[in-house]
Amino acid sequence: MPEIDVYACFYDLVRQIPRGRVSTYGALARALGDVRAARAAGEMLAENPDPKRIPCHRVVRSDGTLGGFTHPEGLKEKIRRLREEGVEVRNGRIVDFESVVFEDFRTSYPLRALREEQLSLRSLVKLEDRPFDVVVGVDVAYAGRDAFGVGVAMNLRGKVLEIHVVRKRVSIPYIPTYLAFREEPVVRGIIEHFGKDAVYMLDGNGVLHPYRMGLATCVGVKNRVATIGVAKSLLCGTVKDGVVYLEGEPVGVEMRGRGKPIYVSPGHLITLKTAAEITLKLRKYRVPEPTRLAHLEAKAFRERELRRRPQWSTHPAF
DNA sequence: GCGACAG
DNA sequence: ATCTTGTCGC
Repeated sequence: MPEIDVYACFYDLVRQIPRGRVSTYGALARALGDVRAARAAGEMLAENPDPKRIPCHRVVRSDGTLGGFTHPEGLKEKIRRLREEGVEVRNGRIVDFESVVFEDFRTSYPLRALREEQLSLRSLVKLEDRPFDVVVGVDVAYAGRDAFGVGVAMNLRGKVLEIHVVRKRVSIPYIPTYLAFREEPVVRGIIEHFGKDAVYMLDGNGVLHPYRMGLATCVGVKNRVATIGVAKSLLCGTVKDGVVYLEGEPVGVEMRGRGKPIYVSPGHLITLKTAAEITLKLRKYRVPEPTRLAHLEAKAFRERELRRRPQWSTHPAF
């Protein structure tokens, strides 16, 4: 299945906003297929790769106030461009907002297709143990759309066996509940190196997800590997006696230590019990060692690469 | 000001 | 997640 390029879809939507009109972060998100993408809309506008053809100055907040503008001149330039097109701005608000707002997008709602994919993958999830003796912790650092993924292979006694790094350009921004579509292609590169016999420990959730298809589960099902999800905050569900429940079913455990808890859930080809045991066994600090080390390595990898090719860093679009 | 949704 | 100086607390 080809990866949907949500960035490209989004910029196509922005280009549909006519001169002299404005639209909103939320309206663009709904045109993508889910209002949860409203913040991601703002991020994608801030990274506008082609301001000449993509009129990001025509996107404002749903209450008619201006929102932000990534430009050396700041908001002043957004106002200047809007006025130049005949859009009146007074006291930081669009005048007669209701009559200039544009929402009539031509769209195929790409996020709906992704949601459907989550629902269809759900029937393939298997939460049964398989034997293993290596755990690969995975984490990803970003510089704009460039992802730097790291896998740290470890035996069950916590000894580091090998570290592998991959680099990839992502095709979707971070949108809550769609994280897997952003990161799974990066993780796939790490699985291609370490193979399918290890258990992969990922930074995010497994079945602890509104559609039971968090990053770890998605990675597991698509690549036929065992996975564990370790999240640093609760995405959904209710905690009772250290167990996270979703629709009455146990989907994860809350692990408390010194500070904020972490949330462990099985991804694929593992039970909740084993996922929790492995995590506990490899935990020295708050985040278990495989993931913690992968996080450190990913950040270091990104810094090395940005030093070598500084133009990769996210620059103002103008 | 409140609510807030992994990374 | 990233942007980022000094500051607060265990």
